[in-house]
Formats: sequence, structure tokens, C-alpha cells
Amino acid sequence: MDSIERFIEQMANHAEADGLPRISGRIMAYFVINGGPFSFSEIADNLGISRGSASTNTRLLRDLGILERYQKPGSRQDYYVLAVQPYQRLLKGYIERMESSINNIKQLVDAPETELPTAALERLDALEGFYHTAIESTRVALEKTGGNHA
Amino acid sequence: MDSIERFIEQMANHAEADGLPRISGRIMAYFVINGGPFSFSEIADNLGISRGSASTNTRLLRDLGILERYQKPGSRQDYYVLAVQPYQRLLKGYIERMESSINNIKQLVDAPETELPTAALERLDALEGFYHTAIESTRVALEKTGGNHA
DNA sequence: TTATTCGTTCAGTGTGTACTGAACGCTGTA
DNA sequence: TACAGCGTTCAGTACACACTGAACGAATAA
Repeated sequence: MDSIERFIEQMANHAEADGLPRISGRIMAYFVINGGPFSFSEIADNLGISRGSASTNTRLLRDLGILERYQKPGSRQDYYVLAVQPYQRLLKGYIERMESSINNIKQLVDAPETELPTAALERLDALEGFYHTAIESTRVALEKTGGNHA
Repeated sequence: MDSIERFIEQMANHAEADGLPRISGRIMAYFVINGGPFSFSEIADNLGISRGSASTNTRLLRDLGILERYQKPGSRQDYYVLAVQPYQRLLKGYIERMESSINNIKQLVDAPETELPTAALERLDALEGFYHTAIESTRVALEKTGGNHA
């Protein structure tokens, strides 16, 4: 296994740790190394994956903002390239998940039928505060990497 | 399902999305709401989970720095409480994973047997730069939440 | 010693899901 | 029209893993 294969496999591992399919990590690594654009069929063939997986995972990477699809004039195939700011969307995803956690806390605190003791409210407040600062610094990272136009 | 159950279940969902067992999220939510300390058996009984799961997941939450274990004098049972800074360790975990990604990139770039084209090196450099700024802002969040003593 | 009560470990089970490959619909070509 | 090439969808599988419950070792009590 050469260093490129190892890189691709590690990206697959990291994707898996993030709760994403391994193949999506391999596709991303493939684009980082080899650039692009690549056609749908090239992705499936060069990575040795089924066209079904290629379809599912290119759509996933599109939804994450990592890949972009476009049509070459005169060609019926789909082509893919790395997005201009491929990683910002990931940060936005983190922010959304943390905001979802905050909403979960607020729903509990604001629920009319529950009377929580003061200590519980304090712990919930501490948790919410943690999410707020985490979101804030993620926003800072977003701006630094140039994704502040959203 | 009342609002407390919903809160617990949502924490379980978020844990699952983070690649953790659902039960670990339920235990954490249980401590956030009800405080502590609770004995090992109380955790298993009150959450209706097996002692095996209680053992595995309390250890996981200990490793994450969310729970702390201690022995009450005169009691043979293990007791658990929320750690003083329960969430910092999570951020440290994120940082470690991103550092691992950086190392993966460096291994590829520094590999003597691979001659990567300039464009590939640029893309790898951009990815590494992204991780660096993400790590940096996570460190800022760590400091703001009071976990800067490590 | 034996009995009891802890927490841990591990084999077994169930479940969710990544992945494949075939069938399908769509679009452009002949 | 029929045909070919494209991407998507979906049933089937294979596998990973969360969870259970029983067996186990350790520590205390009798």
C-alpha cells in the first residue's frame, strides 16, 4: 500500500468517524489528490465502486457542499469538481447540530408542564452556554476561512 | 412522552449522530436533569438498561471527561457525578481528530516515493490550512469555557 | 470458610445501514 | 419509432456494533 492509498484509506476512516459512509471519504480524497473534473463514470470506475454507491455518495458530498456538479456542453455525463470553499459547509453543519441541541434544551426549560429544580436549570444553562461559545468560535473559523458570505 | 423523556431521547439522538452509543447520551441527559451522584446500580435501574451497558457506557463517559467516578466511604458501590468541566474534553477530542487529519496530510506530502503535482500540493495545503484554523478556534472556545488549564 | 454484592467481560442476538447490482426512467440519437 | 448511454432507485446482502444477560473475579460480611 503506497502513501496515496494510505491517505485515501485514512480519509475513509475519518469520514466513518464522522458518521459518513467510507466511500464518501474516499471520493473526497480522490478529488483532493487528483483534482478534477471527473465524470460520474470515472469516479465509479477509478475507485472501483458500484454506480449505485457513486450516485448516493456524490449526492451526499454535493449536499455537504464539498463537490459541485456541472454539465459539460455537448456531453450527457455529469461532471464533478471540488467546490470553491469545500469545507465551510461542514462547519455550518456543526453549527446547525449545536443549534439543534440548544433548541432541545430550550424546549425542556420552556415546557409549561415541567417544574425543574433550580440546580437542574443551572446545569441546563451551563450546557447551553457551552454550545453558544462553541457555535461562536465555529463562526469565527468560518469567517477566517472565507465562508462569511452566507 | 413528556418533555423530559423527549429531552433524553434527543440527547440520545445527538450522541448517535456523534458516533456514540445512544445509551451514553441518555445517561448524560439523566445527569444533566437529575444531578447526582448516582450509584452504578441506580443508573442501570433508573434508565432501565443492563448492567453490562451501564458499565461500558459509564466508562466511555469517564474517558470523555463527562462523568467522574468516586467511592463513598463505607460503601462498596461506585458513584458517578458530572465532571466539573464536563464538555471541554469533547472539544479536546475534536482537536485530536483534526490533528490526526493533519498528520495524515503530512504523511502524504512528505512521503519520499510520491511526487505530487503542484496543484495537488496546493489542494492538500488548503485542506491542512482549514484544519489549522478550525483547531485554532476550537482552542479559543476551550479557553472561553474555562478549560485552558491543560 | 461460605455467601453476598459489587463491576467487568464476553458470547449471542438484533438491528441499522453501507454497499452492490439489476431494473428503471429519462434524454438524445438514428 | 427503437436504441443506447446516462444517473437514480431499490431489493438483497453483508457486516459492524449496540445491547443484553449470564458468567466471572474481586471485595466485603457472616
